[in-house]
Amino acid sequence: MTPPVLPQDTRTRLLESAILHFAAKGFDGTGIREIAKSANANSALVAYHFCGKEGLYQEVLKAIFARKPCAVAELAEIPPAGTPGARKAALRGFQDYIRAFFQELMSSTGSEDPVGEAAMILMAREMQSPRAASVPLLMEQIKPYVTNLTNCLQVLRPDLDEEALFSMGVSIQGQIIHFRNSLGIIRLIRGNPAYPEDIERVVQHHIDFSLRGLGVPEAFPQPRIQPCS
Amino acid sequence: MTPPVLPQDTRTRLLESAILHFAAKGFDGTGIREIAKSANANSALVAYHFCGKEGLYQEVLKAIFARKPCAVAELAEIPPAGTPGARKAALRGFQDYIRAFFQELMSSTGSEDPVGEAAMILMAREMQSPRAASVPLLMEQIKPYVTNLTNCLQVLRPDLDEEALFSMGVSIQGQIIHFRNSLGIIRLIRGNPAYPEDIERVVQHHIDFSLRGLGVPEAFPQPRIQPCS
DNA sequence: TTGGATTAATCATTCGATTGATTCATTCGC
DNA sequence: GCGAATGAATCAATCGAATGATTAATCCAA
Repeated sequence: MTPPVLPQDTRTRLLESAILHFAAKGFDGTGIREIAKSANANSALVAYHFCGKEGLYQEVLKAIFARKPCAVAELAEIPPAGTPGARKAALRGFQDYIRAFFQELMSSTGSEDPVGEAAMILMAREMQSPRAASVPLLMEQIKPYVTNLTNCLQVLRPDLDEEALFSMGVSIQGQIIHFRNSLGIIRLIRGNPAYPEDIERVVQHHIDFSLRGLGVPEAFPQPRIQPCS
Repeated sequence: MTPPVLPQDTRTRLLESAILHFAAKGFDGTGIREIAKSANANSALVAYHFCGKEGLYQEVLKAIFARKPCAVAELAEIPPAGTPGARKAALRGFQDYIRAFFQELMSSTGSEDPVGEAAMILMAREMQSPRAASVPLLMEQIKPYVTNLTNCLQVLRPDLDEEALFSMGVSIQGQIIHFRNSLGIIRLIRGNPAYPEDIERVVQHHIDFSLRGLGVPEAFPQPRIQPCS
């Protein structure tokens, strides 16, 4: 709980300590004295630097977003539907998207970066039941993911209406997010605290599952095709 | 927050009030006075009936599980692989499973049963970051779902190894659970607080998406319309 | 009358916030 | 160039409110 927090200015130390504690015990379960102690700082500095506990929490969320500029937003643009080669580009873009999104969620898992790990836990909880003050921040952060994925889906399944496409997107994102959020219980079920040992295999599973689920014909050539007449 | 809690004995009133408050503000964010007040009871009765706040919380979890015996466990048995007709039965069982699981998660959404709705929220949070004392309880509850789904998957994809089947199961469950857990944010993104207006359509989407993602040949043709079933 | 159920009152802690004093580097007056 | 003044940063101490728990008295049906 109290890794040797050596460097940095007090404000940053408070922020990182807050990430760890908020992730471990939630907003209400964490006291500012607790946070300050781990940061080798005085609890009054929470009010001084962040205008109180709630302000600190909001700054924590902003810091988490700032720490890792979303990898997905930097993927190649998808040519608009109808453009020659658009479909092949979208197929490639879709695979890149899932891989990037998955690795972004899993990046700090099992690594030697406890703050990054805690940040992900904190984010997951905030998405599920957001503090009222942080809803706008969350929405703004989610947006690039939604639009990027939607762009791919529109090209890959131009026949679907808007609501069907939306459901596809939710399912695709959902399986990945759930995998990350429930990793704790999943490991208990598997009886293997180190699961997944082979991350690349899991990534490939999510890509395959999503492409097939989406109904992309290119992904169909599968073992034993037999029309059901 | 305080619907007219008229009937029942004090113990039950405390339990239901606790479900509402714990779901709304979490364990640490909720005070026993708050709970007792909504239940028209004295806060000291929490210690008397439940041996304190933590005891009340554990009883709340048990009460939630007891309230709704899992619908999925009561589905028809799947004949073992190899048995004639096993595949068709598994296909049907799989569809029934997803429908039952989805409706179980969504049963209290938008209904006039705020306690059931709160129970679902509370469960979701507990699954994601379980209180240490409740891990055994959760594992026991999850078990029938895992085994039931696994049985179907083994018959439908006998060519896959154990880890691949497990990934399939996690993805299938995950999309549904995520849909339920993130319904709040999903509605914000959609800009429609009443989403989904047509639940049956969403159920059908999850069935189709899962069958295709799983790679069941019967679900392949006509990715644009309904599965041939 | 007995015993479980319920009550108001109080317990010691802990909470987030605030205060006023102190430290220290920078800047300004001269 | 040097002492005084400035203002941000940090500190120990304390505030009132709220926490979970406990107690002793009271209520009431059996």
